[in-house]
Amino acid sequence: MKEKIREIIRSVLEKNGIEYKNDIDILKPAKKENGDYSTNIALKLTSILKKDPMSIAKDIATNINDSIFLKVEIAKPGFINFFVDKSYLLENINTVIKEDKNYGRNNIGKNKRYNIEFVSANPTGILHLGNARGGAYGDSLARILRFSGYDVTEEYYINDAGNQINNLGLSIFARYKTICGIPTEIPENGYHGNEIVIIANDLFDKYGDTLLDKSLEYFKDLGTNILLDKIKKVLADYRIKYDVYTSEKSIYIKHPLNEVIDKLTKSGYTYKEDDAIWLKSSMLGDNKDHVLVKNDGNYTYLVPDIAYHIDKMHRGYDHLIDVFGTDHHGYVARLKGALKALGYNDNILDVKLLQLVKLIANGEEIKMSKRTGKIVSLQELIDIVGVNAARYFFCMHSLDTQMDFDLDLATKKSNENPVYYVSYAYARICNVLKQAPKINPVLNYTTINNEDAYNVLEEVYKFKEVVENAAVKELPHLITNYVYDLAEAFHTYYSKNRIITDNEEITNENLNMILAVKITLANALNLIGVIPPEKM
RNA sequence: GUCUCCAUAGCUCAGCUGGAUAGAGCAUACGCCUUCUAAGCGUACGGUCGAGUGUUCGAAUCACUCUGGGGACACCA
Repeated sequence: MKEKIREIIRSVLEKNGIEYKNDIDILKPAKKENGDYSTNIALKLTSILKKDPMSIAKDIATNINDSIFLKVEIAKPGFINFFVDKSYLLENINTVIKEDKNYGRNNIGKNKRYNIEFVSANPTGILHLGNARGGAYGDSLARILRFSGYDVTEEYYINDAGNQINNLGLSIFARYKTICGIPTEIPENGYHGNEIVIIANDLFDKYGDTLLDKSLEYFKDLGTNILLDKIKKVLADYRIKYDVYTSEKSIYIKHPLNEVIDKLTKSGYTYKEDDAIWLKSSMLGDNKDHVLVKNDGNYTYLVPDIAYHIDKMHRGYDHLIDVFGTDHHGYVARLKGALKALGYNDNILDVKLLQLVKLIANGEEIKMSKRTGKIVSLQELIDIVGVNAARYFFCMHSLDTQMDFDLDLATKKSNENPVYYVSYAYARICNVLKQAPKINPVLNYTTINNEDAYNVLEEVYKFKEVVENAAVKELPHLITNYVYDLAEAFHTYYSKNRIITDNEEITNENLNMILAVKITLANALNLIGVIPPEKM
């Protein structure tokens, strides 16, 4: 509809010899009395035409003559307001029903290849609320982009090499020894989580103390595998299904780190100092230089990450998205700088930084620490509030808000949690449809004519535009906002109107309408990984 | 000190191509179930959009400065 109005205005402008190169804004007025749609084109043209906006608006408005408009008005300071024939909203009901699960699908992505890497937590513990937020964002974004015609790969990067895995192995070994009767301290930078204790206990139950002579490698591999499996299982419960798991070890084979260093050196962006090799990242957009190879000959974490991103670059994506915690923000300039130095287009890489989640219980902040094992896990969250509430809650907020997660509120399962509000709309529809007679197709809607119904249908109609917007801006929370608006419009309609009446024709049209709402709700919720209940 | 995110109702937050009288939930006070689910609907209360300057016909939105808060600034990952 917006596009149609835009076209009409453009042709009026052309006819009158007015040149306007920018896009014509078609707005949705907040107030009903200002029409269904409006445009500020007259205001925009004041500086070009050197006339007052009201008279420009009048000139344009009088030249508009199209049957879709019931009325065209001008309003100060220079808006042109359109009142449109609502029949397109009614026709849309049939479109929704026909397209069903595909209603809202679009193709603005044109099959462009996107890679979204998210969560990628080290397999040294369990997933925490920060991962939960990143997971909800990454997976929802992937769903939205797929629905918009992008070719999306969801990827998890497994840091299964390096120091942290060493510490994991040592931590498990220490726990195991202690259980075997040899009290052993957890090493510095070791892991204290309960899951480590469980692993050690299981080992003792199965093998007694026969593993005491096993190598550190054994405990490293064992721990990594067990924890990674746990992580995968929780993520599956969280309705996240990855297309690709890439292990850091496999990257070493494909892109030997010494070759990465060689290439960087050849590009002229490294130097030696104090027996270490440095990256001249300060010349590549970062504020200081960083060490690549330590004076003991080991690589810093940056090097495998560069290798990993080289690998993704070589896989031919049009766009790479990394979802990181905001605590890694300093790292972005370094990584991009290194890629630039190696001749890659670093603009392909877009790093989304999510603000950390602050956990509140009993009105106080709980400090979380993975190292000391004091964290609230994604698994616990799911156990307490369920996947729907968890995903909905995280998808409500944009990534840049420093979100508070109030555990008491989440455990209440009350209507303070908006997911219930939306679910309830869906359950109400299912309930009515269940009691309804057969739904017959309607060729021409004639009985739906009240304001509440049109408000609902406006929201249903808006869905496609919302999806496109969320995809282009890469903002899943736009879907969450939308789905709430749709539910709200439906609840208002429902409370004031009867759907099943003693008039067969009216009932049938109403049923078609709420079926369209049901489909739209389900499709929208699916984009953020929420499965609405048929019954509440 | 440098980088970065944030500041909107008592609380949690929307408001993202700059538009008309800034929105929602919770909280508070009322009203609505003999009719398809009251986990709902409606009314009221609640705001110098952190402060200032600028750009504009028009700024919560854009730019700059300041104030306050979170986070990051390792030869850890």
